[in-house]
Amino acid sequence: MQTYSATNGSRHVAPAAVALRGTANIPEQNATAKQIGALRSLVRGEELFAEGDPADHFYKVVSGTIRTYKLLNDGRRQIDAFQLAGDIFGLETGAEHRFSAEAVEDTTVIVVRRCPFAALAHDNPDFGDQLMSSMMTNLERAHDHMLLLGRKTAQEKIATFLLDMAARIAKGDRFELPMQRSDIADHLGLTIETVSRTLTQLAKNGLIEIAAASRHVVLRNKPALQRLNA
Amino acid sequence: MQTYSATNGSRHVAPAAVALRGTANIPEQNATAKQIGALRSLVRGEELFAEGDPADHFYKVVSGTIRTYKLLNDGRRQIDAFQLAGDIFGLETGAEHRFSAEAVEDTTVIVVRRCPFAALAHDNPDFGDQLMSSMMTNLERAHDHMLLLGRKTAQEKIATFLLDMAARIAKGDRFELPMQRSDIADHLGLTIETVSRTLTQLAKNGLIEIAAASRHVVLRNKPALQRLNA
DNA sequence: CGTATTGTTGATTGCAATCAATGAGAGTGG
DNA sequence: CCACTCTCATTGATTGCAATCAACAATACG
Repeated sequence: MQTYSATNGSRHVAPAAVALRGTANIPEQNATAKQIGALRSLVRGEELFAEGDPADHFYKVVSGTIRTYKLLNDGRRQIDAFQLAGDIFGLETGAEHRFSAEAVEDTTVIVVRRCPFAALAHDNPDFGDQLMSSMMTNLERAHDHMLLLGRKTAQEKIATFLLDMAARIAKGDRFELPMQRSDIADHLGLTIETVSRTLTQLAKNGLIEIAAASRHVVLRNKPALQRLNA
Repeated sequence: MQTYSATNGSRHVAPAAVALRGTANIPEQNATAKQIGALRSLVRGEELFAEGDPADHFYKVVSGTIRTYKLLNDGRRQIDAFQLAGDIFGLETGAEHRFSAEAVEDTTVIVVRRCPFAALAHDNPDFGDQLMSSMMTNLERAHDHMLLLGRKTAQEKIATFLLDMAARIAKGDRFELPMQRSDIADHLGLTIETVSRTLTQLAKNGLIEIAAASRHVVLRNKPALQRLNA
């Protein structure tokens, strides 16, 4: 997860070979280091690709956070996922990306050139498994998230979101939210006002604690949150 | 797409070898007939599998319609997709199904035994491609649907749904909805009353026509619907 | 033909959105 | 260093869309 040679073309893609190991969420992964990607670093807010861009590459997060989202023509935004370290995303059936991707905070990703899947799976079956697994994980997350968007109340949405983030990044019951309120709102199908109010409410009820910086979260009553979750 | 030997075990799974060709939505598919599945027929309302069942098989719809859905503990339901002829679903990373599947109408599916993906891709690269493609298509649909659930109004949801169904099953601008209002509602994150009212409204405005049987739809003003769509 | 299921329509409510103002930090330049 | 600005977050007042509650109509089914 190193060897980043900077100043390397307009898109900051270094040709250096990079290992694609260390994947979270993929138990089957036993791949030896494979030379299939280059590193790219993004600063907070930087765009990785936009809807409609040629989908010649896909990506794996090394560190940081990427938001993937779609827009309606009037600007309404739906963030379908926050991609954290280990997550793979950006693989498409068609020639173009069907969603956009931006760095939520300073982030490093591995850039992988797209190639026929059969060929890849043949040359490198472990990586094939990893990819398939990653697609399925993304799909399972999407299913869970559709349930949230379609059928949960604001309070339930926030509770689910906090538990999910905690499961992915918390040390103990504490973690730092990498994204701002507008990102959370556009992920959960709410407004920033409702996100803020609901967090305040959960804090008042003693389920969570929000530090002054308002990004640091402590889960104070996980069972109560889980009751809101399901 | 025949050779269904009935009365064949508790789950109605016939051991007959069956071709998995004829896939909609999968342009790359050039597979010769492969013997990798058995047929199973379901009557309207019959369960294919439930959340928590062992995920030993996955499925491809031959004819009819399957709803895949998740439930909250109080019974709220989110139908994440209607699986129509050609669609592949039910493939999971874990040992158990994370959602349920039922027949919306009388339906026939191909049942495929799950096996390590690398092995499958090696023995049968075309089918590997097809599977990967299908996962990605499902994921793309899920992304579109999250945008709908999180950010669209009731009218926009219905317009999008009708255009989507039309693209998948319409002859000309006419088609028969295979599912009832409660299915549509639970797919779009609405109530049946809102679905009914919105359809009536669209009909009053001349965008669609709903026959007496209330399942037959005619799109009367596709451009207007498309304006509501995006 | 009677009963159950599914769909429509109307009245009212309520949750979250919208509109609006203020507060709290972070970064900048005088 | 401090005032200024900009962005992000919180809180309050009000509105509005879709949910809920309720009754009835239409269709399918045994």
